[in-house]
Amino acid sequence: MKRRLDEAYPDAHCELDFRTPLELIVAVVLSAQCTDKRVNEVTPALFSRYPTATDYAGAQRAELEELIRPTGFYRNKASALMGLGAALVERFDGEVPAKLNDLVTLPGVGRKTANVVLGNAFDVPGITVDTHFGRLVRRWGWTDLEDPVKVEQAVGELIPRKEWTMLSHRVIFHGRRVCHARKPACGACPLARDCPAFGAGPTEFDEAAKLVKGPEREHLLALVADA
DNA sequence: ATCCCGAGGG
DNA sequence: CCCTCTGGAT
Repeated sequence: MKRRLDEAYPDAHCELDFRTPLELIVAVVLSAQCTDKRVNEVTPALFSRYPTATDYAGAQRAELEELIRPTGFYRNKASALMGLGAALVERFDGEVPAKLNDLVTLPGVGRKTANVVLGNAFDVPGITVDTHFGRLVRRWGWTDLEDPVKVEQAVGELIPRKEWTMLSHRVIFHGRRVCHARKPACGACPLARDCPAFGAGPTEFDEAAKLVKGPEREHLLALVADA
């Protein structure tokens, strides 16, 4: 049985369709509470209609909302995209900045979105701690790492910088396909042998994870690295 | 009926 | 800190 995520998911990658940093940041904003598949269905028309930051800044709200409606939260997302376009035009010459500290100042862009953009549009290694990553960490008993920033720091110390982006994809992919929030598919889990909560039923899974002392953090290496 | 790859606002 | 925002999948 596969035990490491790099063996289990050798081809993990960003599943959003994009060609430029602007397209990616827009796609990531739309991906909140929505499947990548759905996002990829609306983005072709969206990108065609709004090719530049200026286009988002000057968008007709109703039209923009209509284009992104299937992704949910469409009013919030439309506001975010319009504000995003305006901020890019005003402060970054209409270009998406390639620095974390700049990205997080943009409307609709938080830590998660910023890291996805850095890692996938700019090849800047980034650890993307989303709810999946956080959940996995919790289930593995690293209760001292509840804060996403702490996770990023701890993982950053253990994993070579070069692998941060791929690590994020693998963990996120694993969280989506196997280690779900609700009914984890432990039977299909490549990490089951090392999992503190393995053996508990779906209902008690998270309770079991709380009670068991987690493995050493170095086991994180078993989750990912080719290193 | 309930949950989900987030971020902003009160 | 808790609340809200939405459609779609299950």
